[in-house]
Amino acid sequence: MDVEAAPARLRGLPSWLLGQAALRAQRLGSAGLGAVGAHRQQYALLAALEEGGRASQADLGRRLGIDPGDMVRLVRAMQTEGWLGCTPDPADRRRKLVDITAAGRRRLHKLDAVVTHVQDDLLAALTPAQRRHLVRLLTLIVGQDSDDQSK
Amino acid sequence: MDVEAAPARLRGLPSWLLGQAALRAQRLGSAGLGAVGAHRQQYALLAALEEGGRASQADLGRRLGIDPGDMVRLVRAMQTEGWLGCTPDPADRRRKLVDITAAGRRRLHKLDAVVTHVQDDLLAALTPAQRRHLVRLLTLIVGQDSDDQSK
DNA sequence: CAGATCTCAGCTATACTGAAATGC
DNA sequence: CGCATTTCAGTATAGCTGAGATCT
Repeated sequence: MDVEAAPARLRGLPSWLLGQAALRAQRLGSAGLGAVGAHRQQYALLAALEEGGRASQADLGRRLGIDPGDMVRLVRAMQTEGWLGCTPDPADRRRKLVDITAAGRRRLHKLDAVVTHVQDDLLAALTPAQRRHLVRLLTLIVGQDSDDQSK
Repeated sequence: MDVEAAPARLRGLPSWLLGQAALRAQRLGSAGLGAVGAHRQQYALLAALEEGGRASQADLGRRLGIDPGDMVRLVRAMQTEGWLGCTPDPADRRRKLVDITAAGRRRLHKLDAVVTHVQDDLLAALTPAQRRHLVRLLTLIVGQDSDDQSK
């Protein structure tokens, strides 16, 4: 692509720039994680489980922005890989409690290294201060979904 | 979604935040443009043509980050809507020169209004200075694709 | 001949929709 | 009953791959 040659309307358009930047992030992330046979959602799920402990699929889906239907497939795939366990909740028999395994923890730590490296590639043109600022601004945008009861 | 409940690893991760913010932008953009029967790529193509004038499909694709194969379908669809014309280039008979029509120009101006409104929704939590800063930071990230011959 | 352009067919990932079964 | 959870089936979009035909 040739960003300089893009029309001015798009070069200054936040929604377009976000899409292009996210596409770059996605390409780098998928390439890095794909090299070790992982996907972005797998990393997210392992991270949520290690930090927050056992939780139901619906709960995890809400925290990670993953659709319930997609969560079913994700959990099943990762369970067969041995990275997480999945048992019915005795307190509420609708729910299935998902839990990270020891192998899942090891997997997560390996992926952590990959993901960290991806950030450095992605943000190579930004100073540390700019990176922090970017995180702050993006957090404001993403945070609106939770606040926003007007939707 | 519940961003506050997301794991710290993700809440501070630029690539994840970019994905979530871009998803929000995409949802708002698709909703706004979809309400008048348009798509994001159509807006991009009309903008490129009005600002840069007649150009070949491959050229437009490079400027907008649209795949040549997708460009074929996009041009064909928009041509049947009457928003652009497409004629062979006499100077290079491999090429087809795409051009915006008067109807396309009117269409673009209508979409401009929609897109501007979408930005306001998307960036409601940001001050004007923060919005400018965001554009600057994202431009640095996206601009690497052009610089970067190391890929 | 190498390389660019357009075109087509099909694949993948991701997000999403609708509905059913079960249980609170 | 309304509502939440899990599950399944299927759709839509976007990006991408590979190949062929045509032309420079």
